[in-house]
Amino acid sequence: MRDDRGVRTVPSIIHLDMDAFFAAVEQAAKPSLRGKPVVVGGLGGRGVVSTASYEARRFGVHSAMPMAQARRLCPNAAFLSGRFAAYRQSSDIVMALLRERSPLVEPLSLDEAFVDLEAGPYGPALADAGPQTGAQLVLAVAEDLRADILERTGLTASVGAAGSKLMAKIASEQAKPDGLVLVEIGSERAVLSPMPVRALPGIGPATEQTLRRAGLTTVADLADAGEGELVQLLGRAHGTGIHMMAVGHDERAVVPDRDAKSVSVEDTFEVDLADRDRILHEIDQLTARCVGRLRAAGRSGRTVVLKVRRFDFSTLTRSETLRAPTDDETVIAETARRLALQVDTTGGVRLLGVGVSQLADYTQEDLFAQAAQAAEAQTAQAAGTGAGTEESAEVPAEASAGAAGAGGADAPGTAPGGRAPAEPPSVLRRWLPGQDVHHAEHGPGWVQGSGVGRVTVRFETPYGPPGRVRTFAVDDPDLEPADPLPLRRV
DNA sequence: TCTGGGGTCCTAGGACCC
DNA sequence: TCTGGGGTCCTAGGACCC
Repeated sequence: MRDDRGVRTVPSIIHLDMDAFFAAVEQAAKPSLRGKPVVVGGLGGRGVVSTASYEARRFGVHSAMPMAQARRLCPNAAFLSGRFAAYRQSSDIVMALLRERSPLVEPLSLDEAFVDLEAGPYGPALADAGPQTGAQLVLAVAEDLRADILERTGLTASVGAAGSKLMAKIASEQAKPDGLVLVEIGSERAVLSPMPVRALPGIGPATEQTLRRAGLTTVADLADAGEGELVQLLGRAHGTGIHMMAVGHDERAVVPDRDAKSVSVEDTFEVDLADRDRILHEIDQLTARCVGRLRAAGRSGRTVVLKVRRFDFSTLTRSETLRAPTDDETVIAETARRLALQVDTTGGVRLLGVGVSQLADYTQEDLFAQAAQAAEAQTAQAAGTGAGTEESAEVPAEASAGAAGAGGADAPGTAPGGRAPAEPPSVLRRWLPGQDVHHAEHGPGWVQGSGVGRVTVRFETPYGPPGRVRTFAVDDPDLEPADPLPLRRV
């Protein structure tokens, strides 16, 4: 199934993309929302739309739109905050179905993945097939896959099949929603040529503008322009990459199991932060969450990054690279705090973020690395390095970690993700629209809304008809948060 | 009621080293 | 004595993607 230049002769790469994924999961889980506009995203004053159902898109609502604007466009939609545990459940099922077709699955996000069918059970048959029958086989496999996904999750997926990642991705976009498109080997240029430059992944608003100023608006224009001009306009890497894509050349392999290269956590505040101490406190909180995820992944990091978005939306980062990787909350918090002192926060801070990069595989128990770090710190101290002295004081001070950050140093094994554990229940009772709940008498349901001491719950499950609404006091002891139900009975 | 959160990759300048 | 030149690391920012 490769020609003598190593190019595929069968469109055996598929790109799968779930349709309006988050919103579709909500509709599958909540029968009363099926066929209705649903908007998932941040519900606060500064939230944006994460996903809009196709019903909501008809009103002009789309991803990344400010939630306030979405409410104006489509006031009757259901506005829900996300339920990531539920999305992961469905995603896991979908990814498992993909892996039945080939071990070579490259997830791009919860709802998107490439699959190389050549490497799977259909590989031999595809290898024996000519271009025509090969394409037929790929279509059959893809339709079977979509049917399986629908049966097992109740969700629709769109699939593109082609001889390269680029064309498979473009094909799945054309297939949306709930469709399948195959780009025949050899027809790549014809498919690409009339498309606007924005159709190519990697061309966003800025690049589009640059190209437009040079008179380049279609992919055919890019191909005709030639590599030289594109490098001139866009720089070495981007220019050559875009040119390769424009002429339909893409031999990138499907690669599974990419290790994360950074871990970060950020928060936008409802009201800008002005107080120095408050800012430092938030940095401690963010650090605790970041470290929680770092440790959960069994990693440590060497570079600490602080991100600050100011009142005027100007965004800057400050980073510091340590002498050795760490997952020590105190060290990371101290570093982030030190970085915070370098930025002018007068006027207010809209967003803070704490991240770690230059990741290494090592865990808290890696005493050798800790010892090495401490020794190096001492050397630095002896050499009179300012930053070194500060850290060397922290590294061995394991016991101080618990005392350091408020909410920091969560007891291991409490809440996943390192959330603050021990708040009184009355304070934790913040009911979010969309959230799964269970009532002692009425059973499973979800929060439709809350306010003025009351919470409204709709009692329904993915398996039954639309349910009835009831209202309770927010601190009703019979009402509890619940885990998401599977979309299909198990 | 203007603009999330979690990532990836690239560029460019300065430090530092050989 | 007078601008070499390349490689690598660090830092900051920007574009892009989902």
